[in-house]
Amino acid sequence: MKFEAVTIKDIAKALGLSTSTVSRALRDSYEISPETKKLVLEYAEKINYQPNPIALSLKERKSHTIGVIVGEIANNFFSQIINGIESVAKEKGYNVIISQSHESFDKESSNLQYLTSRSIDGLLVSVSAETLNFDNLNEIHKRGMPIVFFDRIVDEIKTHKVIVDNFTGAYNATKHLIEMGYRNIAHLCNASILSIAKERLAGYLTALKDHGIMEDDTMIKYCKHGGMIAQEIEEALNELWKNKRRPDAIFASSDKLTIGCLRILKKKNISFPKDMGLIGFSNGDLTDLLDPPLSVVRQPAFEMGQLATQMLLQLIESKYPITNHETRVLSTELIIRNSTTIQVEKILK
Amino acid sequence: MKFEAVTIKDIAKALGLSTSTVSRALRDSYEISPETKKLVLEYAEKINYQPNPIALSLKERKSHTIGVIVGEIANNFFSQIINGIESVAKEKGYNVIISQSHESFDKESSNLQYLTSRSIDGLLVSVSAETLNFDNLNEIHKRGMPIVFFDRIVDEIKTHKVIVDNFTGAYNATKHLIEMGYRNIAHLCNASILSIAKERLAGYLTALKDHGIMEDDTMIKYCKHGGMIAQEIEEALNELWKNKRRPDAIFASSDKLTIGCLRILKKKNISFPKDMGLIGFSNGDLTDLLDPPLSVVRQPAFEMGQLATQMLLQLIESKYPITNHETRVLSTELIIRNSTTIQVEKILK
DNA sequence: TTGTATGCGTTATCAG
DNA sequence: CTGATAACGCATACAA
Repeated sequence: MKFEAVTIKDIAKALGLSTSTVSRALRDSYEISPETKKLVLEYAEKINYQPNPIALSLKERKSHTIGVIVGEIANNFFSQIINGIESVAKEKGYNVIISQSHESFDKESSNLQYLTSRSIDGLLVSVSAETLNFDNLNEIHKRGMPIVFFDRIVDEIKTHKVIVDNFTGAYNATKHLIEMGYRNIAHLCNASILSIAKERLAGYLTALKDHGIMEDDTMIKYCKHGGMIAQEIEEALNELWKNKRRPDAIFASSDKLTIGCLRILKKKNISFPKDMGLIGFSNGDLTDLLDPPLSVVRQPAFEMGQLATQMLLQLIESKYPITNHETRVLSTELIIRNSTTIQVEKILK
Repeated sequence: MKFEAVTIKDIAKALGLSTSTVSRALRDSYEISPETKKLVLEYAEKINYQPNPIALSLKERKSHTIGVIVGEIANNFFSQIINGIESVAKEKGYNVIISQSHESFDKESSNLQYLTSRSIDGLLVSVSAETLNFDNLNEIHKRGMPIVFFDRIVDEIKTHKVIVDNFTGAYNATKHLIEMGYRNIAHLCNASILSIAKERLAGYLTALKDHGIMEDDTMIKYCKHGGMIAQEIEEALNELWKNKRRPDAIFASSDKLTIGCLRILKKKNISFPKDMGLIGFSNGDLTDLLDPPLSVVRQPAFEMGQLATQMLLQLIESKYPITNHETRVLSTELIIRNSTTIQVEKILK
């Protein structure tokens, strides 16, 4: 026995009407007699009729489904974003298909292929750290697929985008370290091709400059896998330790990198903020319980997911092409957790 | 310009064939001449033909979509499960629609309603902490919808289930606390109606009994919202503090409850394990970095998602009704994190 | 081996 | 106001 749904046909047969009449009763308000309409609606209600969305999709050539490409579901930042995406999508009657790039360009490409083959109505994309080539994305965009980029955007493709104010977030994080007395602040960041990496780097550099601290390339380490491979963070830090100018603080510019840093510091028995200052972008939920608690830059992930989805649905549902492609910028939040001031002042000269 | 896909018709027209011939070339190997087949396949490849999954769904009366009901996406335990679900589903060509109950029975019911109306082929369910009434679930199960329960199962409904060995996990966690010297071990658990809560409670009680410690109802506190509402944990702990028999340790039986406990202890300035022993079920990723690190019971969430999905697809794809409804039990992992032994020995009499 | 016709569930169009 | 018919894209029973 298969799960069988009630169809319009069943109603028509039961009521001795034609399918078109039933359909009209269920949709229209005019062009149908009140009695018939009432009859149909009551019966439909009674047997719990649900229109078959697949048949509707075929007819309307709309799947009411949007595709999402993220790095990893099991990552606080992304799962919060997905939460936001789902909340808006569901409210508007859309389904969401999620796929993960795991920061690999190949996986991202095959996901793209998979999603477009599933006849989705639109696409939410945060590109992988490996993605240098945007031909695939560009092609499906040119073929008319609505796309909204979030977080890791692609400048070359003209469409709506949602990002956080990475520059200011990084600026304030760095500024905070400086105000705490650190002067040799290293920066651990994602693959330099990523938009977020560039913007955060710029914020970091500007903060240094504004406080009269010399920029120093040896203090900047790129993790091209975004910290997916734990080892790369350790190698980056090892290189930093070996610098002539040894860092006294680290600004880590993603969740994975921040947690990775914490792990390595622990492993090497380096305590922050006494031996080493630390601040990072993080949306995880235990940073405040560390001892000492870690100050972080928190991103409005849920809101980003919501906003990106709203923009995508606008693209999907608008009858006319949208010309003014907005880039919406959300504020980050610098969460300063103290109990550390005393130790830090020792470091101050 | 809308995103238009190539159809079998386009190929037929371009090649001067009928749609059925093209369809056969794309599916069958027999009943078609090798030349025609080659011609069609090459052309299809060239113009990047992708069969329309919606049309297929309508024809086969199969959506190739499974529904999932979890508590919250943005929860490490569930996001890891979803990761496992997605990995298997995608490999087998299925989509996944996720919906969240937020531990509310009403939301769960409306999600159930929504999912079944989306013509899904099967359902993966972890019931909410509020779900006392299984009529809805039972009804759609009886109507032939394949269902697999995971984690929070429903005994009354006969179908495949995947759980972890909650009893042993709780037993070992409690035993560990006992071995550390604690004798007044409180238990913070989910709504008592949940299968996982019952099993974990049983493990806890048996461990106490096996070590000659008297069972004591005042040491057991239920959080009926599963810790979704931070306040309920605080209230539970406050009641515990007021006990005549004051607890010297807590066994928290979920991720949320464990983290909630950590927060309250911190807030009250009670340090573990010196002032209060603590162990909990947790799949979060910073518990090892706390100072001191927290020992936890870790659940194989990813594997649970994979296994549940495999079982569901088996139900969906089997032609004959499956009679032996398995309940697969996965092992939990007790992760003991030391650096705490010294302090604890002080507590030992 | 290939083409024609039909149906999956629904709605839009046309005829009555 | 209502009923018959075609169409969305595909696969298949049947006819050729």
